[in-house]
Amino acid sequence: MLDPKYIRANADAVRQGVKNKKMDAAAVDEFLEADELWRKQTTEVDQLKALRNTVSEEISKMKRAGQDASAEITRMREVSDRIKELDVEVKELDERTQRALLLIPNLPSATVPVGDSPEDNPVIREWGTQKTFDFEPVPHWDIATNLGLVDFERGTRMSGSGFICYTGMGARLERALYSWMLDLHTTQHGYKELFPPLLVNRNSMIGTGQLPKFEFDMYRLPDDDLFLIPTAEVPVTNFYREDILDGRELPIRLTGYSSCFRREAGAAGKDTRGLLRVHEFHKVEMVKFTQPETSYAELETLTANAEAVLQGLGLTYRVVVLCTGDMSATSAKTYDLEVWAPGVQQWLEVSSCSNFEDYQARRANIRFRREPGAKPEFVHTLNGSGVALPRTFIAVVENYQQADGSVVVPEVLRPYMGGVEVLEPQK
RNA sequence: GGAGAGGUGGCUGAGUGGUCGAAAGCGGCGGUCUCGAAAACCGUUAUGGCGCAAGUCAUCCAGGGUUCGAAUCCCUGCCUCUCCGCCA
Repeated sequence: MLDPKYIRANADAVRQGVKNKKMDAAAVDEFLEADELWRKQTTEVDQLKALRNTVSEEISKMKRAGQDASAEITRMREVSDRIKELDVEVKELDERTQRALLLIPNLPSATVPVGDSPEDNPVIREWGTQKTFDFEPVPHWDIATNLGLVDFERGTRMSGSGFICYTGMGARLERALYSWMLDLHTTQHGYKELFPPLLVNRNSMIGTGQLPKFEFDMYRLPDDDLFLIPTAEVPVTNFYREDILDGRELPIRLTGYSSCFRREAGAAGKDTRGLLRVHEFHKVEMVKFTQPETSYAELETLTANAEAVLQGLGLTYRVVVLCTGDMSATSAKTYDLEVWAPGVQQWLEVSSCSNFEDYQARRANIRFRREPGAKPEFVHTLNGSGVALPRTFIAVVENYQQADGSVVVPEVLRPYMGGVEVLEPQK
């Protein structure tokens, strides 16, 4: 969430930022209205409580001195009744402001280009060249089926459309990809590995910003009020929820592999064929907790860490910066990594690297002290995919396909594939 | 799932319904001493809200209740631990 003091003092700037994100600014006005009432009522009830505290102390003294305090007690009974009434109003107003506060999105960083849609996202760099073939490259669904890497029909039979069953060397390739990625981040990029729960509670979802707005985008278990995580960002960021970190230990870098669950309601149809968009997929995620001054520098290295995955696999990709209209509610600045897939002839998003500044830290109450004994301040949180698997799987098989239908295994993965160098068609 | 115990500040751990925002110890910070350090000694050390400020309010897991007054009493929930059962 945003700093309430900042919203009070900069209402117009906040409204403009929300509008630039193509989101509804109604919550800003709702907050301002409820907040003003809340402050008024709070002041009144605080004064009554101060009176009650001093008189209660007097009553205590009188009783110990053996004096009659019944007049004061009668008087305080009325005061307490009034406090009770006001407390109810104050609590309702407090809930109103909190609800509104949770619905106000993060503001875009000043360096983010204003725009309406993905077409307005500037490409800021490209790595590698789009591979040329002396045959017609085929899409991954044909390759995967021909090589026995994925059984699309049986995945659907088990769970429905959008659920994937990897088979044989396909399953092994999937495992090789995330194992290699985790090893890269932990041994080369300084991340500590976490293997988090895939089910999280409501407070975790509020902490990273999926709730309260996006409850129905997620798979949930209402009997237990638990949610299947849409990304490891949720549990890994919430690792430090309610904590006060030692500023001398920042930045903290965590990485984790997890399954990710997304309902993608209404997305069926185009762009969902094969592995392009699925309900359950695997992803390696990177999360950073930093001091405010360094978060944008850390965003650059985070993005570079994600790029290192694609470079290691020899995949052509480009980096775009999301314009204001294409950003998530929680992010202040986001880079997307898009990998080239020659079979489907598309740039596929495989990573989103974001700086949330203190927006998530306020929600999740993650703070740090610069020095021992110093006042706690909010950290900045960042995260990025490093990277998402299904589309990376697509890019690998489509880029490394050969005329005979086989697929060359990228060198870095071979140690994880039992030394296999080429995936051959099944007999 | 059954039975029991318990949730207090960075940690450990006291706390008769009324100077308790909370003893004590550890840890941290500052100082004395020392060439320096250790030890010892002295001091200091929760978080948040409102307010220009003085100040004031809230917080002893969470939410209700009793009371003039709740860390303390009652109810509910959550969590942790021990034992039993079940189980990958």
